[in-house]
Amino acid sequence: MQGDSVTGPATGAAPLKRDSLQQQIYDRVFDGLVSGSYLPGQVLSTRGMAQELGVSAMPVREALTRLTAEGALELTSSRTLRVRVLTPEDFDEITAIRVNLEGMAGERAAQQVTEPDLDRVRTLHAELTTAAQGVETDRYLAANAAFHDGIYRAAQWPLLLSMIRRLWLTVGPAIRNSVPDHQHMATSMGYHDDALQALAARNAAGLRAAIVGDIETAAQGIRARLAEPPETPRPRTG
Amino acid sequence: MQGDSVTGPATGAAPLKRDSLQQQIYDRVFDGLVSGSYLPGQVLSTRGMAQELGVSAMPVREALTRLTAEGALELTSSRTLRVRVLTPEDFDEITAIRVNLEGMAGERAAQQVTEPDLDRVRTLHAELTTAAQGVETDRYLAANAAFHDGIYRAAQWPLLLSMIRRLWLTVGPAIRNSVPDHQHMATSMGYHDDALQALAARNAAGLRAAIVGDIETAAQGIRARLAEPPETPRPRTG
DNA sequence: GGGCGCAAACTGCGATCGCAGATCAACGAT
DNA sequence: ATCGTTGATCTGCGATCGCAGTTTGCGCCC
Repeated sequence: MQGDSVTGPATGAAPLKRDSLQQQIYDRVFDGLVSGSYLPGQVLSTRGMAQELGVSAMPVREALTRLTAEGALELTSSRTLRVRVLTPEDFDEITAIRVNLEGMAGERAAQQVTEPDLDRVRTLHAELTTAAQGVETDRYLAANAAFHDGIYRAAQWPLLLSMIRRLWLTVGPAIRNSVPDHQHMATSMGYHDDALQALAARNAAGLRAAIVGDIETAAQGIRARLAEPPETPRPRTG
Repeated sequence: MQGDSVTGPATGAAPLKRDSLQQQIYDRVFDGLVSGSYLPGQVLSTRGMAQELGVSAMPVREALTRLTAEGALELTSSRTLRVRVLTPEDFDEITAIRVNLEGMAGERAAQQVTEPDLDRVRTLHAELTTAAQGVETDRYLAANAAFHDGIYRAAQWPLLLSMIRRLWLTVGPAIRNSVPDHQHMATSMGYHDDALQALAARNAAGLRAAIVGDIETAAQGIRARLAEPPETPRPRTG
């Protein structure tokens, strides 16, 4: 509980708190959920995280409350907070909405994309390709999220982006749980390549098709391994 | 609605607080925003609302923080909290997403609707018709929100419903600000009648068309009066 | 040695206090 | 009478404390 590290975590040259503490914590956990740092069923505690971050329980609490309200976390019957475990019905609904919204964002991105945007997406695609070739799971998951995010950001519709990110927030841990193998990454990279080409060609329908294909094929693998949350049972002295 | 009893509002036989205080406050303000009880630019204060409700500032704060994060409220430069004032660009984006998601919900509602659902929607439609005929603005706005909500609820997709409700949350005050007149209500009721018939006939395409027509025609009137927030400017001495 | 029980240590939630920054009102000077 | 300045009071945000309920783990009893 060092009071000196409250205002500035050990981030080196970080100047000051640009946002409120709860917002920084929210963003941190948000990114962790999207990029696969958390597993379904994993228990989180307000005070525990507060102690890790060197802050009081209050901002952590508000951040986790928001994530709970957004469906990323859930409160168990014993008032414990954990990463939400999706049912197949939950997952199918999320996938259907993702197809709709991400397809919409892709169409608009193809119309609105600028050259700087395109360069950024190309860079993200290169990183994703590298991660896929090396079958580096963690790196692949983070790069995959960043690649999709880069495309949707080019659509220049902040609300649509935030709604898509909210969906990723919920499926992130499930994706992590399905631990994509080489086969999965290879087929998915086919869609990613198509998506990049369609974006560069300003081909709205093509970009939508590539995105929808990516989502729906990936969903099959994720859904199959949905009922295997390896974090929930803690038999003894975990 | 005096909050003389903190733990138990005057809900009669309500046993205890079914939800947390912050959730109750969130729901309360949420409904107020959707059904048009708040105007764009209207200032809200944590401590003020806490005093009105007879609770401490804490649960109010968390509720309003969530609404701010969801884009319903905004923090001014002077750290004052107010109902968000939409720009035309904001509004166009919201409308486009609404067309997409509410059309999707309508299609699925037409496929999933049960007889009890249909009865409920019929009742809501009757109430809406009454309010429109009497040109009772407040009643019409609340009934309109309830009618749409009833249809989307029949789709049996809770996440989709919550995302639609989040959009209504943001446009609610703007709709209120446009004070629909008799002409607006009359044309809108045409689409509402079509929607009810399509739902009863399980006509997915027809229901989507009615919903999209309703949204897009209403959007024209709302957008036109968007730049007239009568609450923002306070020239001198209130 | 094995099963039971109670207390300590967790959990989230609400209340209260204090801080830094901004607004506003009232007072004093010109 | 008008302008400038200052203090009281507002704002949101974080820390700390306390409450009620649940889980857990150590010690006691059989």
